[in-house]
Amino acid sequence: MAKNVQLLKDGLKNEGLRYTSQRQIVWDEICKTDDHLDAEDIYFKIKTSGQKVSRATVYRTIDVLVNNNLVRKLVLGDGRNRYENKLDSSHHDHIVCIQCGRIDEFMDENIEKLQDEIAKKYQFKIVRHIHQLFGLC
Amino acid sequence: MAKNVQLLKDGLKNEGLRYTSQRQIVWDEICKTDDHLDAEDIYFKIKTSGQKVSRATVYRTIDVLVNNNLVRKLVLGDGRNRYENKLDSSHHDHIVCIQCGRIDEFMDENIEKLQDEIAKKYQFKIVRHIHQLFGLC
DNA sequence: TTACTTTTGAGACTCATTATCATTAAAGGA
DNA sequence: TCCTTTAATGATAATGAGTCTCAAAAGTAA
Repeated sequence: MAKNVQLLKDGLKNEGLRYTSQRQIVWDEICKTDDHLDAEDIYFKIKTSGQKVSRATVYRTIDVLVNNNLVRKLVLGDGRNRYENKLDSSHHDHIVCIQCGRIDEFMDENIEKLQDEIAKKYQFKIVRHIHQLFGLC
Repeated sequence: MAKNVQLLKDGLKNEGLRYTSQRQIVWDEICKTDDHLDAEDIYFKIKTSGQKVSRATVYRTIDVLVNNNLVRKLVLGDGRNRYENKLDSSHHDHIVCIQCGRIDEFMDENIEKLQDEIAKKYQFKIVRHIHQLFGLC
């Protein structure tokens, strides 16, 4: 995954941050899956694999990755934030089953357009948005 | 606001819960404004007004009100949930200014329809949804 | 009024996340 | 390569929103 190494290095350089093995380990772990992991998941996966990154560094690195647009943060409202890599995924929103916890992704060009129209009407510049459908699958 | 008293009494009766002065005080406080208050706001407004309801009861009552569809819970992702009364407000979503914290409301019939179509496509029954636009006003 | 059940208040507790601070390790020169 | 500077890390304490506990208080039905 030389590509992921370079992505991280570039991202860090842009922000004037240092490239460290811990940051690479956390980023690698997030790239390994398209699931929506929380910070504890990531910490334990790393720990279980025999590598050592402290919990504090996991949290700090996730922050760095989110700020560098390498990782997307999902707030579902249950007190635990989830994270997904933005490797080759285009923009999408989420459908969450409140029974089994399954998270699907959706994307609708028309909704995106309508959003922009609403923003225009309110003279508002959209920076990001959250659109989540909760229900039963 | 005899109407609000009745609304609360009916809601509680439906759930087999008792009508108490504390529950009325919390509900009154949430009805007083169309702002989006967090639990601590509500607790302090009550305290400042000279009435006494414990923090635990404020949280518990908010839960009851949300479950009875009298109050709507907003998850903005900053760790503090906000609440708004559903007195005479129809369904709407939110536009949040990340600079000044101002929260506006919007509603788009077309987006609602598109959501339903998406749910159908995914064979999913929507129970509730979150749609928030974050940006600059 | 009695007997029973729910609600309340105060404070302990939980749990995700953040802060602190001494130690370690990048990065850019000499 | 070795220094020097400065940022990053690890261990753990602290924070803060929200929940739980349990004895005391207050509804409710008979």
